[in-house]
Amino acid sequence: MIDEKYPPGKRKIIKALRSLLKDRDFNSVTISDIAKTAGVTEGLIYKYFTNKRDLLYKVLKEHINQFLFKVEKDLEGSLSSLDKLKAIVHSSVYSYDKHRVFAKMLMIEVRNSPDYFSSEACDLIRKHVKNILEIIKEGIKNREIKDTLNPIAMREVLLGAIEQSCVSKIIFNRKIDVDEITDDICNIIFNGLSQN
Amino acid sequence: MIDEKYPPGKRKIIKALRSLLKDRDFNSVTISDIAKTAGVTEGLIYKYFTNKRDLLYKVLKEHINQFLFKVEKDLEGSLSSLDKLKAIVHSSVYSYDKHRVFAKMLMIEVRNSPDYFSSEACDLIRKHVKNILEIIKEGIKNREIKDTLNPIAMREVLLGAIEQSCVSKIIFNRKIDVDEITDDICNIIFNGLSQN
DNA sequence: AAGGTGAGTGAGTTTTACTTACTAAAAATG
DNA sequence: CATTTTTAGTAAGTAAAACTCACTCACCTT
Repeated sequence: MIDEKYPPGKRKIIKALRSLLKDRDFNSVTISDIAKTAGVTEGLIYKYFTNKRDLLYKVLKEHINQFLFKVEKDLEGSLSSLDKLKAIVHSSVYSYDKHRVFAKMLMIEVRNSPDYFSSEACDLIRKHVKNILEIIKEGIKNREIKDTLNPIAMREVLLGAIEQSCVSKIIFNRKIDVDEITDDICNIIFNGLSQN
Repeated sequence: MIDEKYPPGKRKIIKALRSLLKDRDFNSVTISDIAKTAGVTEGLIYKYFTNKRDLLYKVLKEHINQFLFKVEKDLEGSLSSLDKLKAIVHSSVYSYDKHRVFAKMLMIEVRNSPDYFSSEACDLIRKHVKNILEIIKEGIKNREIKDTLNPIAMREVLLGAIEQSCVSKIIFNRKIDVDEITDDICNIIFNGLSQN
């Protein structure tokens, strides 16, 4: 989870932010809150993190690492490309449901600051997203997926569908039926909604 | 555009924020920046808007109003439900491309504050989103759209696809090919990406 | 034992969102 | 036409938040 080699203060800070984000949004959580919750001084936070957002991205990175590890494992059993895509949808929705703080960070806190896109957290996400594109291209090669469609567009539709299907449930703390959402998304995107 | 009955100070404030958001994110724009750009004092901003985010939502509301008006117009010609959905996709992508500040606000600035969801801007969006669901249900009734799929899930996939297809282009100021993106999204979602 | 290093402190400073008490002009009222 | 009220706007301030910096203390290393 949190790298063991971190000094106790750093660990406490990361843990504190994660816990505070459970019920509150990032902007409303103050450095002073984090320091108090962690039982350290504000100054120490700036020893380990260059600023408040940097702290957020470091915490996020921990989660993404775990997430990508799980996705990798979930993909092992799948043979067909469509099955692999479905496994990714399932892993993503499952992960958003299980780790709602992580979901909130990724879906609502992170985008609105340009420096996210040069963070390590973002690099990890880029790797993941690149991987999805590879699976789609592989599916086109082995004739599971139509070669008349733009692979990047397919990926965007898939990723957008996952996010949109979860975001309101995350924001309003509603239940997520992982299997149902996964089936819905995949049925729609794999087979289309047109009757004929 | 901006309601003519507004006093000049208010108009200048709204215009100032809109102009500042062209190159910067909302959090990095300060009240002082807005006041300076508008040529008014900070105090005046708080005469017309209860707080910084309220100002954002009011500016956003102006745009959404125009957007919904355009969507309504674009829907007039369409007969089939799928054509209507395609018209909505086109309108949305066109609007994001044409009004990038509006797109930024909707896609990246707005979500991360709980009070957005009780704003008038959000009410308008809800109306729009409800309307999309009605079109889908109508399509199911007239047998254009499969009745085996969850209508709400279809809507989420559609909305997610639109957003995801545009968001990176908005953030990184890249070109958007409205027709191409519209065709890609509709081809994928209407017909599915599975070969068989 | 001396010196260096990493963990942590606490008292600042600066910035920023927001408040409040005020003015001057225009509009409504009698 | 005089007076009250409303509207548009200002200027100076406050409180809280993010961030800085000079410092201490404990523990290695040689």
